[in-house]
Amino acid sequence: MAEGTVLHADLDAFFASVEQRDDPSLRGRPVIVGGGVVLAASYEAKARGVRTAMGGRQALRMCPDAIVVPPRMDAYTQASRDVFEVFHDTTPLVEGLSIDEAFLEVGGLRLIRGAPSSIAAQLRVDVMQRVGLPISVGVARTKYLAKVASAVSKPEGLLVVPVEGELEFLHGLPVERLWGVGKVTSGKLREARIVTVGDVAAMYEVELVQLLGAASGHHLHALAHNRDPRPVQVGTRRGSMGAQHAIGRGPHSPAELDLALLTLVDRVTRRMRSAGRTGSTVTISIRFGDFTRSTSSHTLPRPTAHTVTVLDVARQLLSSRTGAIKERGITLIGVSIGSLDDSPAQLALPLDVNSGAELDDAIDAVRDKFGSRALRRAVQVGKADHTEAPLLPDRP
DNA sequence: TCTGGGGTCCTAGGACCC
DNA sequence: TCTGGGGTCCTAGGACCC
Repeated sequence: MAEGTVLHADLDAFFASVEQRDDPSLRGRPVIVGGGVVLAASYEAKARGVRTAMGGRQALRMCPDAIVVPPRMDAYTQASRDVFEVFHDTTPLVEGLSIDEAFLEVGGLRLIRGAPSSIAAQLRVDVMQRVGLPISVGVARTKYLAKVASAVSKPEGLLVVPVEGELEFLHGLPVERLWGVGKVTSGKLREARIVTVGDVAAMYEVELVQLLGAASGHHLHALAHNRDPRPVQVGTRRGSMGAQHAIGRGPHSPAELDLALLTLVDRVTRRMRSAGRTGSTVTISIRFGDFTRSTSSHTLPRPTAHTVTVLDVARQLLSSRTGAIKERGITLIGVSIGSLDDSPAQLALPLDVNSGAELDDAIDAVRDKFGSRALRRAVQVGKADHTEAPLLPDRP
């Protein structure tokens, strides 16, 4: 039986599993991570109907004996790093998809590590032994199919789709399994009596395009026929960074909103600087009292990671919405920065230095991290920026 | 019924340039 | 005075994913 060479590895109930790993008293019991909303549910809780993104009260009605724990993002970030280390020890070709899943290309490893299915089995053992977390792995010829396979494999945790059996496996699945079919698209498809992936495959591409638009139509047609030529890619970088915060229905004073905005901008720009990124499009996102959302954005002439520069823009964007906020209420505020650029230079400096000694430390840090060429560039950019908003203070 | 906090990609109109 | 077609960027909104 021929095997594909793409692995999709997906941690099981990730946040909840980390909690059960770290607190033995939670093992074997229904665990909900989150508060107002379920961020993750252990298998014991899922068995009772609790789902991710469900409201907290509804979840507790379904599963009154659930143990609710607050999220510990730092612990999950560290666990994710540990798991990705195991991935990288398995193969250099790792493409991370999110905090808890990745594609691994293992096609070149047959001679040293064996067949993809045995690499997959070993990976599950390694992750459990080294990090203490359960993980599911799908093996197939394409990324998409591997992802479907890992999802279908749960809870056993390993599923190999043989090359000869691809379409048979795929066509029996419900359309909701297709990557990119959510609530809205699934509604449209079901209205047209398209229920399985096989039904999609039986359609003409033009019909799908007519029903769903160009991009979705082409995309779903390709997936339904298992055409997915994308290789596993290493080193793709994020295109935007953001932070958001849900707030109660209010009322909220302007000062309160401004403080929230400032906190978010500070968080995002700090993360950008420590990641060595700058960006030029500032977007603020608002969720009104009725939970509808709206965004507004502004693009700067130059990319930046400077707190005050971003804050100024964010404040202007927010103030252009004060009328609507007064009328409709506000339940969430978010800031994100897009069009991220790659140059590492301007970035690494902690741009809120206050003294010459702090600046010297900052400059040393940049030189150590990125070299002296990057340092010169950082200073240049800092000077250029100084005309509008100080990116770098002058040397005393 | 109630509602985190990250992200990606697509569409569509208007401005602007050649 | 009247007039093409194409390309890129910006902005707003929406669907989807984990």
